[in-house]
Amino acid sequence: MCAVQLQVRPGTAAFSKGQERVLKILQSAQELMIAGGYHNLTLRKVAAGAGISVGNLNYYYSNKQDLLRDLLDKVIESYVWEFDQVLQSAGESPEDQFVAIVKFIIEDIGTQETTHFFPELWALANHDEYAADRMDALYIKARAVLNHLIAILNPALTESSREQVALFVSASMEGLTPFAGFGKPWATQRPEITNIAAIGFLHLVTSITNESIQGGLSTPKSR
Amino acid sequence: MCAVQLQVRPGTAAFSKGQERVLKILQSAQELMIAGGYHNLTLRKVAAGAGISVGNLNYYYSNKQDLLRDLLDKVIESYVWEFDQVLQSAGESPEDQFVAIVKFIIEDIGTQETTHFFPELWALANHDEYAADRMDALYIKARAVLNHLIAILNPALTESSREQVALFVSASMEGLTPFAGFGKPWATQRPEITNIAAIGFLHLVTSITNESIQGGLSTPKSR
DNA sequence: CAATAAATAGGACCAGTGACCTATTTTATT
DNA sequence: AATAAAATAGGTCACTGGTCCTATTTATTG
Repeated sequence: MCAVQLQVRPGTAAFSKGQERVLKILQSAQELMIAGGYHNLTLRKVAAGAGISVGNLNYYYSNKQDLLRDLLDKVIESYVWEFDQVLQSAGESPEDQFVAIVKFIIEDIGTQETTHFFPELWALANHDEYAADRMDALYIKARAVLNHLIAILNPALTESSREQVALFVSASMEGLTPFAGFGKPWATQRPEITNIAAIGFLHLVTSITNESIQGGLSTPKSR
Repeated sequence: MCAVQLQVRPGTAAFSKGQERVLKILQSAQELMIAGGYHNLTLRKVAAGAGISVGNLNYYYSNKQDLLRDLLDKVIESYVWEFDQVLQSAGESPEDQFVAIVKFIIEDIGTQETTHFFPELWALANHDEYAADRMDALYIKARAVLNHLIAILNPALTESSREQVALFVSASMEGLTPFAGFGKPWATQRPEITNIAAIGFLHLVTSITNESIQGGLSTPKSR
């Protein structure tokens, strides 16, 4: 659905049969990306995976860059959608909601899709402006949930400090991907690592002050 | 030095002029990787960057995989070397040493070399066994420093818990790379983020218990 | 049903790319 | 100086990849 909406470039179609095709194409591309990285993403393989010819693929995506961008859009949208879901559910206390989100994200890191796709995204973002933009948009959404809860858990924080804390929490969890993600050396200890993260983040979020964030780097106890 | 030592495959040389050449080749490869990712790393560009012909490059590296592996070895060795330096310096209290290391690592994340190279490494490690092995070896070294200090700061932790905490701390800092690294949206706020990390990690490391890591995920205060 | 648009396949083209080979020059060794 | 080894350039080759073109088939619509 979203993919077809995004496909509004001239010369491309977005109708009946085309909708399924675009979906199949993007799914094929995503599978290739997960299986072998962007390095492994060729139009011929994408076409083969989608069960169509290269010529036909070219009918939907006149160049590789367009396909890549639509792929990024599609995958990122799916994660944004997940975050929106998390934002609604919850229910309990802010603390419990916060911990629930931490657990949700670290659990998601354990899937092959996330473990393999995101490092590709981070690498792409270093050299592709569009990838960088989409990635930024995704994580802004991801941090929105955290920001909301941190504001409740620690009302004294300025907006700037709060966003810095949210960034730290979010980035920290993302950082677990190459270490405790799918098939990684620490994958089996993800439950314990999740506990460490939940405990650490919760204390940090509730106890940190604007002064210590700005301040001259002295430890909390020393001032 | 290290690069030439590693270059012991049959058919290749490691002598007088060859030493400089290998260095130049690897530097050229590293620059290309940083500038455009693995995607941008071609033998012709490497040769051009090193100021030699493709045929000559082939004399030193009979195939691209060997070159990539030597490149990974070289870069990773340089980081290992840095960690060893950090391990020696220090001097102050364990708390100060710990904070110093956190600052050192997050500062390093701000360099273009680190910001661009590591996401490539993480992506490569998803599909290349050798890259995964070398990456693992690197981070074991990086965590060794943290492990050592955590053992002092929190002697009650079991070895397993301590290593999990060290992994969390290390991975968290790495996770900042795509967000607060060189040229990234939060790069300007790296000092504040560093403070947040230092404060959060130090409290976590000194106060966490084996039970809360293993335990049923209850927050510290509730037990 | 005719006509128009959408969808598809097949292939051609051309710019790389990695790998390889050979001849030549430079450097080291005796 | 003579010889062997190392270092280097240049070219070739098979192949892959992105892009483009054309003809054909399949829907859609008036």
